[in-house]
Amino acid sequence: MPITQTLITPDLALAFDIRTPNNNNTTSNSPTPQPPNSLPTLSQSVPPPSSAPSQPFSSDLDSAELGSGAPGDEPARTLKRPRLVWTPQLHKRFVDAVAHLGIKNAVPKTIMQLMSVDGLTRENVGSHLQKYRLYLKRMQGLSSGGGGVRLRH
DNA sequence: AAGAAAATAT
DNA sequence: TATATTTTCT
Repeated sequence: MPITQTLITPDLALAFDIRTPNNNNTTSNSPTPQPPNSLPTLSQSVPPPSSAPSQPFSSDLDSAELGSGAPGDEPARTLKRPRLVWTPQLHKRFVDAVAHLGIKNAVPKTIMQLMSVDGLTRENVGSHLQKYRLYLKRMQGLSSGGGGVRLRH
């Protein structure tokens, strides 16, 4: 009684179906330097005082705890966030996005858009992409074991 | 805008 | 210390 899952895993489907109200600015975008003060996207910075926030994530265990000092609002645009914590889930989304895009479009910009993760910026994806590529390259040469002796330690 | 490398924080 | 993430430079 399984549903039709041809080439996408449930997790992937969820990851791609979940939350996508992102204003995509593909090509140039300039006539909007300083937008008013609205709340375009809500980031993951909700101090859990005593309420049930709407966390659209309900699959594996993973809590993205971000930020401790609440700046006041949700500056999801042009604001220095503390540090992006690439949680396993985020990484999965990243990998899935890359896999679905293909090396052809596996560029930070496209990946970022495919992920549809608010608060994520091109730099974040690009930086991680570098690490991801390095990781792949590492395992490409030798998948298991290793040279045998570690000349370090 | 993408990639790589260096710098820094954890 | 090693690793992860950011920032800078190309």
